[in-house]
Amino acid sequence: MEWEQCLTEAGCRVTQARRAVIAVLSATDVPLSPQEILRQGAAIHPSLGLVTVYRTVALLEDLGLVQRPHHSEGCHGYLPTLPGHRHHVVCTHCGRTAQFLGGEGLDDLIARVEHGTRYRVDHHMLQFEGLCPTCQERGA
Amino acid sequence: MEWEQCLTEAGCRVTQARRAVIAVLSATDVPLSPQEILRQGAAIHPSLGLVTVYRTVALLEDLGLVQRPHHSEGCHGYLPTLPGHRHHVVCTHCGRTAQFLGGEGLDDLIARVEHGTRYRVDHHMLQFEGLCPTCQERGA
DNA sequence: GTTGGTGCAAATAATTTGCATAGCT
DNA sequence: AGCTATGCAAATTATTTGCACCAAC
Repeated sequence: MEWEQCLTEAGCRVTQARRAVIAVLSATDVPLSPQEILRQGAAIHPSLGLVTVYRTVALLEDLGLVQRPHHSEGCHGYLPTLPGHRHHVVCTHCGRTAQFLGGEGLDDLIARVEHGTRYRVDHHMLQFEGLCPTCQERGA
Repeated sequence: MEWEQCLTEAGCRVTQARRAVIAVLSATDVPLSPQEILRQGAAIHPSLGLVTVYRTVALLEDLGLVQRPHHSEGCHGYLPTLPGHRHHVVCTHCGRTAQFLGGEGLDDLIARVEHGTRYRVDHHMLQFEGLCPTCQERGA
């Protein structure tokens, strides 16, 4: 698992607790809350505690391995970062997500905004909400 | 003040407490937390309580008069919605924000994402972070 | 005069910290 | 062995709810 390698390279230990959190997060396409990570992680490593989940998730976020999508309703939970892909579409019905690349349409827009507002744009956050294919079929 | 008119039209009363919250929020270009709104609002209406701030802010959000920008660090606070403008650039240094329109670059991107992921995109959230003109000058 | 809104206190939920112990390397 | 990470309990912070009183319409 390359996530464990990231930990090692960062000088962090690979513990059972971290393995459990990683197993849960690396496999999800629905953003998970700390509580939910605990619930699923405890199945793998029963003594896992909520505090450790918070700490591990913060660590993984620092390492860029997970990120927190947001949307109109607030902050959603934690989701693995796919290489090169940076943005999310969140299903408003089931919470499932997909990721996609920004592309040059976004670069044009950034240039326009920099010009219009005189801000220097360093970062962007783009996220879509809608219905995933499954929920569309179910007529949600 | 047209915000008060919105309240009336929605069948809500225009109270001193709401007037105070409106006065604070309609004048800011920095996203404000409930605590901060209370602090500033209490200068106008001393008996203002935090609970009322929470309730008023939720009401204003329902009416579309304020919104909550998010960014990598989490949820930021409440900010007035400017007519027709929908997105924010948040200064990473001082928190000041500007707003801008999405434009057709975004529509193209949405069409591409809908095609690529098979999601039906209903909503989008786009936000930039960077340095505002003032903080750039100060060499932050 | 009604009814919706307020503000207090208290309940609940979310997150962080202190510390003794367990477990990587 | 040495030192990091863990997990508990408790502290802190953020948010919501119940209720008696007040004020806008």
